[in-house]
Amino acid sequence: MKLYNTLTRQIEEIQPQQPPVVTVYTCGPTVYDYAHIGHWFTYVRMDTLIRTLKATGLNPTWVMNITDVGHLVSDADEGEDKLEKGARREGKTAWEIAEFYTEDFLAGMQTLHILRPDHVVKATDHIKEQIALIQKLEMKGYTYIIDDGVYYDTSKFEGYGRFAQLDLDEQQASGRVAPNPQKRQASDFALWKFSPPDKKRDMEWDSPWGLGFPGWHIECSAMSMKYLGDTLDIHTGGIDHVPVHHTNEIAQSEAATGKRFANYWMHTNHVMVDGQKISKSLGNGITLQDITKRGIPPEAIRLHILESHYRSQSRFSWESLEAATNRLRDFKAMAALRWQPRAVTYDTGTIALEDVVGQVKALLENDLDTPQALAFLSEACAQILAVLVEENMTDHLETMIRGLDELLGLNLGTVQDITDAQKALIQKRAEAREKGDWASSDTIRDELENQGVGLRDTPEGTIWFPL
RNA sequence: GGCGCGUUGGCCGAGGAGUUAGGCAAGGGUCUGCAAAACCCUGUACACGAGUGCGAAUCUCGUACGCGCCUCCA
Repeated sequence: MKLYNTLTRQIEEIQPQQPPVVTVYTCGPTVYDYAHIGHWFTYVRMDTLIRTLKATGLNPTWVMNITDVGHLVSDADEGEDKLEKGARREGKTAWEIAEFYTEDFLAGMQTLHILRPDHVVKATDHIKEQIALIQKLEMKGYTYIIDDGVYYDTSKFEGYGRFAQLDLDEQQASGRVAPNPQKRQASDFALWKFSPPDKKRDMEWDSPWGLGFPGWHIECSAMSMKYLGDTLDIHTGGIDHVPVHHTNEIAQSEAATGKRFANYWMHTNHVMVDGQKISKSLGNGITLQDITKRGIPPEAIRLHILESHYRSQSRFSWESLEAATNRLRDFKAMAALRWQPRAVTYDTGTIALEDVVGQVKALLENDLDTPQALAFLSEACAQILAVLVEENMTDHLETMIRGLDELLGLNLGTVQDITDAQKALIQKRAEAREKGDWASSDTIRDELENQGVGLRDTPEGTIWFPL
């Protein structure tokens, strides 16, 4: 498959180091608050990558981290740890905060049918590995110690910032944040932070440098290399991570191993709400629960996310979400046809059922072109709904639905057959119609509608579909 | 202030020099007991100005507006 690689700024064919295995590391969330719609855009898109890799015959080993310590409020390596701050806000310990929001996040992944990564790894479970990595960097002379911690000297790393096309001199000249005067360069970052002498932290550990906690960036280097080796195939994350987090991951990891850290970098763009990025202060951080409590199915959220390309800055709106909900209904109507084949031969149009999954897959393999894949699927869906399904085609339809679910995660396969009682009602209505008893016929139709079953009368009899 | 990206029809959203993207919504028609669905048709989409082309929404330059990064961020 082809994917845009941030490292080379080009679309490239993915060539794993040891096919069919392909190693993928995803920067997960910092668990100090509820995930918002922007997070879900990101992780649904990562999920689409994994699903597509699988469909191409590769065997992804997927690692996602949970940042449950060390992510400071400011990247100048000052200010509070987000977890500790969240703990104070809610009157809990940092450990409780981490636990609660981690569980909430994992539950949200399930709700959206995001595949479970092979390893979901927490920073707090890998303090040893992080310390070992810092020691390695220390031995190689990449670190220095100042009052508040152990820092990475970015001037020692050849080509620091090249990944993000950063012009460090320009940035320093115009930086708005006064850097810690003890830091040698503004771009230097903390590997290990010392606990404040006057305050007891919820989360702190002993280290060769004293009591403290790891810096934010080191966790991803330590954990990805532990589970996937020195060189990853694909590293993914939000676009915001390019200039700082991923730039620093590369500096740390490559300094430690002398090898390239990741061969392909995939970054997802942000979603805007009301024309602006999502931020705490604007209060536009819509959560999964905000959406589902309006009765919108999770699959519609997924569909809405897939309607835009992962590299473009997309927009979220309730109106678009409603459009996606309606579109999903058509897909479900198509899935329902496998329970009600017609013994008739129709002109089956230009799209063959057997080819649909292959076409969708081909579009996804082209840099995850989900908008085009859905455009194609909608066309196929319209044709199938128009011609109905012949008796000997149900197997093909079943196979197609299963294939689509594997690729898109819309769970069309969960559309079940209606009950015998409902079938009897449809039969009863047919009899009423035969007699011209329109009142009874319409009463039955309303009753079924209340049960979530819609009807359409075709020349070949009545067809039902889920509402 | 520096750097980068974008501006597509009522809304969302692909594409990217000559060919209907698609979805949602809207109007008209065929069909129908009614409805739904399906089918057919409709709205003169590419921010603005200039340039280069036989030809520009698509390339170039400029203008306006919006967004992002340089602070934390998915």
